[in-house]
Amino acid sequence: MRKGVLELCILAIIARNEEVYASNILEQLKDAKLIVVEGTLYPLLTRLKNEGLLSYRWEESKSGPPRKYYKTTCLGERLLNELTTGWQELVDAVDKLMSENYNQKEQ
Amino acid sequence: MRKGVLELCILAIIARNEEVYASNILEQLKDAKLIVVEGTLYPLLTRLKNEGLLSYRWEESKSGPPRKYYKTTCLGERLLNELTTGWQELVDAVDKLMSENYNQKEQ
DNA sequence: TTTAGTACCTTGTATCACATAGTACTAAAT
DNA sequence: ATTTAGTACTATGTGATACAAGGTACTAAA
Repeated sequence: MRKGVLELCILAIIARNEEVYASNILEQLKDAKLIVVEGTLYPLLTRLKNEGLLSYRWEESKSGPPRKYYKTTCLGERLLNELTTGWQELVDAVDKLMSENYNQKEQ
Repeated sequence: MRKGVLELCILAIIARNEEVYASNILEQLKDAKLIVVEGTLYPLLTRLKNEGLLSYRWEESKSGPPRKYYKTTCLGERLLNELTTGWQELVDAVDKLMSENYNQKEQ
């Protein structure tokens, strides 16, 4: 049932950009009305990196501390595809359930 | 982010039937390709009942132990509406994120 | 040298959903 | 008559998810 929606969103955001850093991802999530807090995102990024789904490089910034620029690995792309399919299936299933107006009584 | 999808599905199933009991709900979830196990459903039903979202009555069965027939309360209907809206918003947000092909670099 | 802004990290906690095991009732099989 | 199978509900323990809250560290402006 649990489908890792947030994981999907984050992989999608990273995949569609050349490279992004965490605060950047937070902004893009916010733009899409998906509110996520730092305490959720950072551990998740670390997990995805440890699982080989993401890679990153450090880059100095002129306006603050250095940033970790993430991009998806080959494995990450593959998971993104799988999660996308799973998400679509969930949406279809719930939509089906919600649209049916069946009135089953005793069988 | 957390949207209680399963809660939504179960409320929807109970609302669209006159009355249903747990095993019945499991079947309908299965029909919709939403696989859920007993150990997930029963505690959730109890929680929803304790929160005043569901009510039930016992009914004897000729083919086994007695059944708890659930139906939604007024409060349950209201939550169903809210969860439905929330779900639709989540689907829209994710779809938007997935369909956009924007390629933002350094800003 | 303090304050504000940006960026990353950690710890603790609540909730969700599963796995597993158990109780209790009826009906059919031995 | 007692065991076995099927149905239905319940309880306990566990892992994963996401949040709250607080902390570190860098730069630039007041």
